[in-house]
Amino acid sequence: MLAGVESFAQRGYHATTTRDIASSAGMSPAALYVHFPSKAALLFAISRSGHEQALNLVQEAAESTDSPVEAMREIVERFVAWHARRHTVARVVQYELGALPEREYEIVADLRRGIERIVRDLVARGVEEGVFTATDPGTAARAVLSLGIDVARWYTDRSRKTPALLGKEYGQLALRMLGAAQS
Amino acid sequence: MLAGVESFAQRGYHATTTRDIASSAGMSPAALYVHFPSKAALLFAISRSGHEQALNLVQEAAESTDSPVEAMREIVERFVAWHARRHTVARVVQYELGALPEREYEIVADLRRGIERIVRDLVARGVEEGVFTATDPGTAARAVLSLGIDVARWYTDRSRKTPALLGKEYGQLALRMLGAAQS
DNA sequence: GGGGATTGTAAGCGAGCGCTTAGCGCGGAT
DNA sequence: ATCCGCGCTAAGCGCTCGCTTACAATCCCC
Repeated sequence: MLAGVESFAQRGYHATTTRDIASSAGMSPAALYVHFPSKAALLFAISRSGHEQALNLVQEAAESTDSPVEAMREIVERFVAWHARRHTVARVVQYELGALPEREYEIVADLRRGIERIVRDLVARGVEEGVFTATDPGTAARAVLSLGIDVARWYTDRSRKTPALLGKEYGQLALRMLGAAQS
Repeated sequence: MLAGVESFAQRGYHATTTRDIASSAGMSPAALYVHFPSKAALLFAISRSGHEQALNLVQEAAESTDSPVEAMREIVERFVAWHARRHTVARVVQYELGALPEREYEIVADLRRGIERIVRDLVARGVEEGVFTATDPGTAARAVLSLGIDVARWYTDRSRKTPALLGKEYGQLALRMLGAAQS
């Protein structure tokens, strides 16, 4: 699976051959098929596990406090830091969705909807309580998530900022974007 | 080229065959090679043209006014609206970069750096003039661009908001993110 | 210490890939 | 009236792809 993550992240799913993955894992191509029935099944295993990590991350952050402002800060900090620290997995998670077979796609799409729902509901609650300003919670939630998702595209191990620091900065930016009272 | 855009956007470059493109264009596969020397050359033509459009867009918006706040609003509005309205081209532009041969990649990477530079310089100028609040212009600029780029990932023709309306909303969000005085 | 499961290998099959070749019809310059 | 060259097609080449088959080594339980 690690060899798959590395290969898919670097070249993309369709440009990666089973021979690439095998040699990166120090095995013969046939050995892959002992562990996964197909190349697509390997992608699904990686994508599902990554999405579950991301969902758990967001869920735990959301439940860590009752204050919408602090909950949102936690979500963005952890979500952004995860996309930076684990940017290889994150790239597969975010950019190889379209390569999943339909049934498998629906399963990870459910996980994605779960993430979006948590953030959207939190924005809505913040607006109700008067601590956020947002004309449309759906759009605002998507904008917040976009900030994190896009980190996977450009972050590299040579980036100057640590994942934790980047998370802090993006947390600030997101709260200001939501018109959080103080920040 | 239109058939190429459609195919690359839908399936991704590597999953698209020359036969896909040809049949989408109503031609035989060999006919492609009258117009482009290779599949990669077609991708490059699409990617370059798309990047030039985006750069021009941002350049014109930046020069449309002397006020950093208004210039930034124009940039985000137009950049976001473009990624929504032209989301098929935008997807190829944003997600198929890695499929370009090295020399061709460098050419579009230059265009990308041009876009980033305009936004970064504008943020820096706004901070100097005291109308923006940003600890790091580079990070803030990337965050602003992320908002626009990620629109290409999720926007579809069935989305409820028009590109223009989405641009307006994102313009507001971006200005608040940058701590613009009024908004 | 015998035997089934587990984890691997070498070799290669059938399919589909990017691209080439040989040649054809037709519009426009001479 | 002729002929050139542009835009195209039918056919197919050579190669690499995902995956399968037949078989070997090792582990672990009794």
